[in-house]
Amino acid sequence: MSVFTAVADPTRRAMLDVLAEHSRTVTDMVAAFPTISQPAVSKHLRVLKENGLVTVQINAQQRIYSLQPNGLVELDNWISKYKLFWSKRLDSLEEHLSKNKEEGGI
Amino acid sequence: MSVFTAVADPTRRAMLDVLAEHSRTVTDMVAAFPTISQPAVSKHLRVLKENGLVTVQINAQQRIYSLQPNGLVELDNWISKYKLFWSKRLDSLEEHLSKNKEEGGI
DNA sequence: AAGTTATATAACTGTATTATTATATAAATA
DNA sequence: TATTTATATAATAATACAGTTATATAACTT
Repeated sequence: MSVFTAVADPTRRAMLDVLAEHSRTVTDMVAAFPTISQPAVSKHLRVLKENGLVTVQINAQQRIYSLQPNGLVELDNWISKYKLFWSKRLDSLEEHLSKNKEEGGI
Repeated sequence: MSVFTAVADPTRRAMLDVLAEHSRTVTDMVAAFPTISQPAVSKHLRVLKENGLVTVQINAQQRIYSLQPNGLVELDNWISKYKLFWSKRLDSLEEHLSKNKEEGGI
């Protein structure tokens, strides 16, 4: 699975948001996501870890998950490729952005 | 489906790469992706369109697909949120980047 | 040592995604 | 007008994904 797939899941993106506040244990994360089970939380955290989006520190039985930039850097590098494209046609970018605002987006 | 899901598929990312060179018709795209069928190409293009990643121009029976920045801007905005986080800990970002290079990434 | 706490993994299920083949639609051409 | 060209959609099958419950593992506490 790629980092693209990792951030494609809305729950995982929400998890990154929570971890951006501060590092948390699995138990903390389970509390922060009451609609899903503990195993589901653990599996999401595993995916985030496998894609360089979080790191884990061990403290006794606890695992402390922290946001890690690696995976996000990979995503950013990918987008940067297209920013070059945008800069070539900045005028139409402006046009698209304002049009999108009117349409209400996604 | 979100723009995150749209770019999660490797074939669709490859399609964006091809369209970044220049706009193409569906037939062009089918030729560029010989391992998948025409309907598969059409469906991928539809997803890209629905998520603001491409636009279509009609020319007789042909549909000319072009790269559009909208969706990528949405992605970039999302990542920007985390860049703030990174800037708070730029030192560890540097460390992570060099470590990632050694590991060979994904 | 026995029980509790914290987390991960296994087995499984339902749903979503991606692909295929067949077919529909629409415009150009002979 | 009949045929060809270009593309989209429908029906369907295979695979991937996210969730569940049950259970294993490891460390702390009593």
